Amino acid sequence: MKRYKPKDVEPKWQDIWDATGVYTTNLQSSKPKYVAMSMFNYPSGNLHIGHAMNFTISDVKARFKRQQGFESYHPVGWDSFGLPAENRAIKVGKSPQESMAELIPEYRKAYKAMGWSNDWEKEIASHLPEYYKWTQWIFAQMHRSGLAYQDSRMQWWCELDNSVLANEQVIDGRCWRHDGPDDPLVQKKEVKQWFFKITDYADELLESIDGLDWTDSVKLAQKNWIGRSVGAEITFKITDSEQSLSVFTTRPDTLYGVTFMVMAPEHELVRSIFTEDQSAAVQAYIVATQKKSELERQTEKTKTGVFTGAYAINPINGEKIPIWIADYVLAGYGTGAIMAVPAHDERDEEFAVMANLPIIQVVDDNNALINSAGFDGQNANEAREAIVGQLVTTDQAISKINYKMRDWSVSRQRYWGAPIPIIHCAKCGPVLVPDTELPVILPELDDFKPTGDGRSALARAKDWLAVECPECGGPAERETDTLDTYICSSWYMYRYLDPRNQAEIFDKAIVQKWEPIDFYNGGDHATAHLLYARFIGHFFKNIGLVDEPEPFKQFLFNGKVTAADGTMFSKSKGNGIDPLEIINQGYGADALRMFLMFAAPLDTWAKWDPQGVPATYRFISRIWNLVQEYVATEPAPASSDQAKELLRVTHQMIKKVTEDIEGNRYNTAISAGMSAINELYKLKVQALGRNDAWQQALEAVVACMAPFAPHASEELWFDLGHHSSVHVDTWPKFEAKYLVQDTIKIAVQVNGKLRGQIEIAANETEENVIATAQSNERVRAHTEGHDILNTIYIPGKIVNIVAR
RNA sequence: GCGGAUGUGGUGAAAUGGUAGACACGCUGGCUUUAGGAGCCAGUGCCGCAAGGCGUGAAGGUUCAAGUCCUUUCAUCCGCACCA
Repeated sequence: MKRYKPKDVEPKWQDIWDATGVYTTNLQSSKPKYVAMSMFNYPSGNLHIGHAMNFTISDVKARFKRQQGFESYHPVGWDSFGLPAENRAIKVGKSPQESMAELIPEYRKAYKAMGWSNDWEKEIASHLPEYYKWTQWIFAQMHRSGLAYQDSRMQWWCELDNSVLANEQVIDGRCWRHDGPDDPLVQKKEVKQWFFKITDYADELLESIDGLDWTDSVKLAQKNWIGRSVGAEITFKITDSEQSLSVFTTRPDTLYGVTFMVMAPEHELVRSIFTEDQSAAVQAYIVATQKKSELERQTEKTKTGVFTGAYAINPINGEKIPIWIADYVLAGYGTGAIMAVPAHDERDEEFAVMANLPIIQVVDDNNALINSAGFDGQNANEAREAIVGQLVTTDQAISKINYKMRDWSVSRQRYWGAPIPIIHCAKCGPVLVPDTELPVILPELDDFKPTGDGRSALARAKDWLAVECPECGGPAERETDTLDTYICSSWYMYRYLDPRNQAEIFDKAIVQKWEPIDFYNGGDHATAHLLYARFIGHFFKNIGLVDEPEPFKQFLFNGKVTAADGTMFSKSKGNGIDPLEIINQGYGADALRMFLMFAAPLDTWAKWDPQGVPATYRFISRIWNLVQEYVATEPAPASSDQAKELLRVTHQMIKKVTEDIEGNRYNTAISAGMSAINELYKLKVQALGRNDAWQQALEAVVACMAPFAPHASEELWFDLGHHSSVHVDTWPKFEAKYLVQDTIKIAVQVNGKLRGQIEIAANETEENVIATAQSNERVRAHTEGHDILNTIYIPGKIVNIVAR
């Protein structure tokens, strides 16, 4: 008998699949479409177990749909620009280009070894000019739409990367790439940056979250990230000064309760307003704040601050109120200054107590205004508009909606990215490179380390740098910043649908047919990437490129794989699991894939169990051996009882597996397959012969397990007599009629406690069921001598006898 | 602090308000001349010889019936973190 040897079976089918193109998607197909994909990969090292988890999840989904008759597409590509790749290149002393040329083919081999059903004809890589031409084009479109602008900002600066960092790349005060305890804290540095005005889309992005079929925690994280709050910006004049101070508040109704103002120490107005006698204290406080780490500022329980010596005028009543600086007010949120209402804000109250400042209550327990002059007695909620309305007439306030989310910084002072298609001309200012001259090719350099003066290595490429201004023809210089790689990854799902188009970013008709992505999954980027991709989708919709603004219909935020002790695998600990090693040990990709999908629900973090892959290997062997035994046996009709039982087992499994894969419950889908095999083994002991019932049962098991174990299933499918792939149009159809049974087993409870089990005809009347239940010996032992008060019969399930 | 999630055998985990622990690991026993990451069968929540009793973090409640619904509480994990 042919034994199960993955080392023979898997490479064989991988080659055949390549040669026959089973996974090549026909984008013009008349079949219904389906796209399942995982977040594409940074080629920065080896394939690790986390990749194996992510890509297997989407592969199973794509395979399932392909078997169900969909034109199913499981795309593949590389997120090949960016810091990790550049850092690795610097480390190994090769250019990032060379490094990619070596890494990507290795990944391709690994992907094939995992048995993922990728369409390699449509492979993309974000570092190739044919791709980044369109990344640059998107920048140009943003620019033309007024959504790209340049501004000087204090930015987080990592001195190891010599680059600015986005807020989301700063973790606990450290750079996301250098977050070890010995790594330096990030600094603030003023840098001229390009931004995308994602804040213009804040409302749109917020409103459409609810309609998404996404993991709830991610939807919530995005809502919080956008952080919309409705209020007003109110202007306070500063005494003895031409300047004024603007604050954002959600509570204009408490304006009469303002007893002091607080500015962030970093606020630019601070320098020009503090008085001579407060100078030393203010300067000292600013220095002290700079020295504090983010972590220290966060964990400090008590409020600190310093009086500036300056005063502001409350626009509603002309009161003179002191202006303080304190580090509990953040420079980056709102206007960087607040009106303090200690009676109605905990933090302001703490501060007032510390600084011995007055506290005036202006809203009573019934939410009515008090101590508020002409507004007294009004409901606080209603008074908000009235107060703002009054100030608006004198230009001292405007209604405003504020967002926590800030504009997207898209500049990077690094080499390994798409050059920003801008030319700086002394006469014309920053000018877009004409679309006809895209892509702006990233020049190859010998030294691609940052210059360290804040500019990327591109500043050294003198020939590349000097150009004519597209507008006036005068001498000009190219922009040396490159684009944030989050731009590359925010539109790649569209390029997957038309990867070789040289004339336009993609063919609108193809994208219209194939959008949105039906299934997307990953274990990271709840806010950054997933928000940026949605932003680009909405932008594309608004400029008429797509019909559907939301790129991903369904998103599954899947769990990761941890070591057996629950800690993360990491390179530094050296406890990683190498998927290829597991495969090469002889267990094969099928067993590995199946274990990863079986170990835990997809949204739960799975623990690596060294016994896990052998277990799924055993399961696949059991299917394998049964099929081999079957095909070697003689034709013989099944008894009608056995045929009936075979079909019942088969269709029960089909139903469960189909529903569970559809609902992303892969672990229970696999256990349904295991249960079916266990039952088939028992039936085999009675009789095994080649006949329709056995054939149908075995085909169903093979087809239903094919998404998880594609290689073994393919081999067995052919062994069962087929001549074309199990992976296309083979999903068995569930038929309820096979589950109908003549007799059923019913549990009997007395007072809610299980006391017995009875077997009854499936269509037995309630009266007879209850009579049978009451006559059951074990039930009688608990009812005799008691009055029966009530009986409940849930058809097909349970009888409960209530006795006293 | 705020928000979210999760607490079930020795372990990973199953359970539309209806027989808790499917499936798998591990363990125990049996069978088979078994060179194999062996296979097959049976058993395996806890206490108890048994009858039976007890069991889903804890305490209450609703219900004929609660892992599931409600209240309180504890623990763990995740996200955000002085958001004006």
